[in-house]
Amino acid sequence: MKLATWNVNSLAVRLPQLLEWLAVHPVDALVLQETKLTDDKFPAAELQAAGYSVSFHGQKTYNGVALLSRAPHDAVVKNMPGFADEQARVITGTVNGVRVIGGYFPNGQPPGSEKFAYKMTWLDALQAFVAAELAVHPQLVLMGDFNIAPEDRDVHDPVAWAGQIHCTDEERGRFGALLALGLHDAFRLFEQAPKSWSWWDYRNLAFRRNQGLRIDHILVSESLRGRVLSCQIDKQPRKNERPSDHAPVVVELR
DNA sequence: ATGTCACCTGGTAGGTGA
Repeated sequence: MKLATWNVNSLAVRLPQLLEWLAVHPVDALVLQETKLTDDKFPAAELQAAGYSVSFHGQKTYNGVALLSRAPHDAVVKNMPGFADEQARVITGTVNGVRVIGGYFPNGQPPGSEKFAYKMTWLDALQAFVAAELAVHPQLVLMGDFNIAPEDRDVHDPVAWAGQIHCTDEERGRFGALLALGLHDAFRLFEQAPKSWSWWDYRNLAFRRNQGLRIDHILVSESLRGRVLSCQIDKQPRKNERPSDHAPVVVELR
């Protein structure tokens, strides 16, 4: 069973690339971030024609998440119960017995701003939500655009990024709190090439120079840890003529 | 190189968010 996450930065723009990618990588489940589409504009028919059941939770211009799966999924939850939020950032469903939570974590910049405070509040709510879900669904995957680089080895220039958004102690502490629930960073269960990133700024020729961050993650619960066969970042879509700034991340479960 | 992209409002550009 393969599961993946991809911040597509506008599904309206990226739908052809997504369909192309799914044709080559027919993953069993995929969560999308930054669809930037209200639900009435979501391309459900196109994705169903490609063989996927879809659930989605969007808004105009910003944010927006979706869950796609080859087998039908159920028990869908949009955003986090008990955390009132106008921003569409979380979608959850059960696929083949695995609880899948897809998240588009707030960017939060700059540190000290109102948006940063929102990011911290949101991260606290997420921890509570994941803890509650784990209690009911021990086989759980939390994946998405975390907007957090967990360690310095996830940053192309740790000195320049020190204390900057994605790299603050507060954000890394919240990431650690998620791991403390018994989750594991699937990517780090394996030996990986140094300078592995999932996001490269559109500016500054960052992709060509491989100046990026690893901020898109797949966390698996303790019950699933033994089933993880591989976890990889697929850089190929970032080489497209009109790419998202993020690459998909894929995990394979036995 | 302060070198991008996507989307909005209200335009044949400027602002915002990332």
